[in-house]
Amino acid sequence: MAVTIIDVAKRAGVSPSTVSRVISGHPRISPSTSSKVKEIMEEMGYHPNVMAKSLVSKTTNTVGIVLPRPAEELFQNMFFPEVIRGIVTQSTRSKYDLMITTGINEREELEAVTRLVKGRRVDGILLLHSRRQDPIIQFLRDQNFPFVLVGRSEDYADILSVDNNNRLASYDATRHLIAQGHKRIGFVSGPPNLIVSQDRLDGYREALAEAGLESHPSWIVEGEFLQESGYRAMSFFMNLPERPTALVVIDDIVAFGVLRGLTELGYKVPVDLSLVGFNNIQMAELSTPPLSSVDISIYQLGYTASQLLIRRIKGEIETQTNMVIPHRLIVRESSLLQRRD
Amino acid sequence: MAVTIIDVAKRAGVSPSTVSRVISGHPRISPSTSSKVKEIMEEMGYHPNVMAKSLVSKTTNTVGIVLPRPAEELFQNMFFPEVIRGIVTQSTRSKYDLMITTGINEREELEAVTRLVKGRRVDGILLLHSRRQDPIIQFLRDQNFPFVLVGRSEDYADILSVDNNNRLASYDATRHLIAQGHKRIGFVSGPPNLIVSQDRLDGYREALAEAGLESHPSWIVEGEFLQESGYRAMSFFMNLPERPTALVVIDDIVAFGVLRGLTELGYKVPVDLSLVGFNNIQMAELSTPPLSSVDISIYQLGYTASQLLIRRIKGEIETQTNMVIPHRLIVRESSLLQRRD
DNA sequence: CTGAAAGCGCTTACAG
DNA sequence: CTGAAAGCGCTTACAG
Repeated sequence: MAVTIIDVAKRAGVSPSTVSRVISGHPRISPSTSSKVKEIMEEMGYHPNVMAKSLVSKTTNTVGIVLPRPAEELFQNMFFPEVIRGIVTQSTRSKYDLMITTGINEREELEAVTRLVKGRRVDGILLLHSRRQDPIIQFLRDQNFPFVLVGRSEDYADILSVDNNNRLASYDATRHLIAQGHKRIGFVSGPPNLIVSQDRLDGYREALAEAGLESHPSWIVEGEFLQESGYRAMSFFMNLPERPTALVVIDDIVAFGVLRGLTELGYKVPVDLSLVGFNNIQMAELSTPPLSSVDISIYQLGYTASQLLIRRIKGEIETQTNMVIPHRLIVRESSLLQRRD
Repeated sequence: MAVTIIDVAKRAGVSPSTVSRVISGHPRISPSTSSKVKEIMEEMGYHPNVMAKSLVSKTTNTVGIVLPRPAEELFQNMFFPEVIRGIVTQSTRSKYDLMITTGINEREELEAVTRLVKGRRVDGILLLHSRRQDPIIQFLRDQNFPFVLVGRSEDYADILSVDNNNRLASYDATRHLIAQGHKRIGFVSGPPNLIVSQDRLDGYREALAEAGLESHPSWIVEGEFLQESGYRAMSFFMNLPERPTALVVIDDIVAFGVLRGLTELGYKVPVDLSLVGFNNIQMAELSTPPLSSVDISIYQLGYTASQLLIRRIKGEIETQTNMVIPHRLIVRESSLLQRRD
């Protein structure tokens, strides 16, 4: 029913091969046949069957993106919409389609990736998270399948990745608090199996060590990238006999949880507790007080990752490449208070 | 190189047809061959080539979603992440993949859809926006291609759609402000070519009319779904000689723009101006003051739309269906102030 | 510059 | 219950 290359060929009085060559812009086709065929394609409303084309060309012009497991949870954070926005924009510009999958647990997630890869459904994969010992990374690497990791891998040095220098970003945030005169600085972290949690924790520790400040074990709390985690961390901290006067918080959304808790209990930010978050989401400047945050250019992260992947797919990249997207600390009221104690 | 159905057939000592039937769970296959073939598939790491399968079955097990044109802008709003979250969840559960496209302008958008549809790349399409006279809707309808609209169409009554009762939602919000004693109530709208803008404006007008209140033309301002729009609306209103004491605002993000502007100018909410938004995004309860908002269950909108589409694809739905997702007004401080003037 | 032919990896009537 | 054969809509060496 749909018009095929054969229908066009018949009407144009040429062979299907010729039509195919016109479509793909083959050089050795006479201008006259080319334009005639094009005209007829237009006239008949011809559109290539993508599946047939993919089947023989073994190429799909599609990039797959794997949503981190609890897609439900993770979308509450602005990180994912933002990276995806960057990815969509760049891949659209490159004329690539985007395929999204996810699994409800680690096994299903790997299954989904396997399906995409082995089923030849996509030309490359974008991984939006870097876990330690990630079986997906291992699989993709074993298959020698094009992929780019947003984040970095501890386990393999030879993969393509786009990341911030999270260690430095966290170091900068901590240094800022130290410069404000804080001596007792806590850290609210994310899931410990994520590289980003690790890196930011390291940067925090480094800054403290360098300044000769103590890092109390109880001043470090792990959680999820959710408001509730911040809320819980806050109650924990505020019940400590010797509590921190400032916190570096792994994510703005978590910082908002802290902020909300503090407000409910009648504490004031930055007086009772100073805060610095990460991501610099839109809301950071709207909250009361406005939240200091490290802008990590999430959109750029996604845009660059997509770009890198597509270049890799096209064979324009051979060597291992780790791109680093610069960050920028945005200081706002939540951490603006010179301490003199 | 990849293992095919033929490789499996050889090793199992059966024909490719048999392997194919085992895969698709054909009833008339003996349990013994079935299990033998399955074993060998497992052993050889067989994975069906999706393209080949699609080519012959004319089915892709994929749903396409079209991102509204300025993907860049629209993602700043939590609406899209949220619908997509609902869609991803439901389509994953139904074992459908998700394909995302977009165009940078209306023409390209239609082209992208055409490519998906005519290229047989997806089995159905999810439209996340309802514009008036939308050429995409027209195209899809002409093609008799399965699609579901999140929103509603003015132009066609016979399409599948999932929407809130936006007119009623807005009516409720306005009624609430009236009940608080407001007599001068303004409305900050979205782009006028969106049905949702229209519907909410209608609901607002209806509530005012019913209460015998005047609706000053200058109290209605149109804009985008962006903070800046709210900011601009705010400066406009506050310079009015006889300005409104309360606003119904089309979207929380816009309401935050209003709020920010007011705070900068030293005005207080709800005393100087009361506010009610739509969407009830996470941040609504975190702002100062917390924002009253109509919760429209965005996630549910996406989940239901995906469900409806997949049922339509499978032929389980014949008749025209318009599902309505209930809304709920969440009253918070930004509109809690009984006026007595 | 163009055509005939083989083939991509699968499914599905048609026979038996 | 299973196989042989045709075909889905395209591309691409191989000839000419």
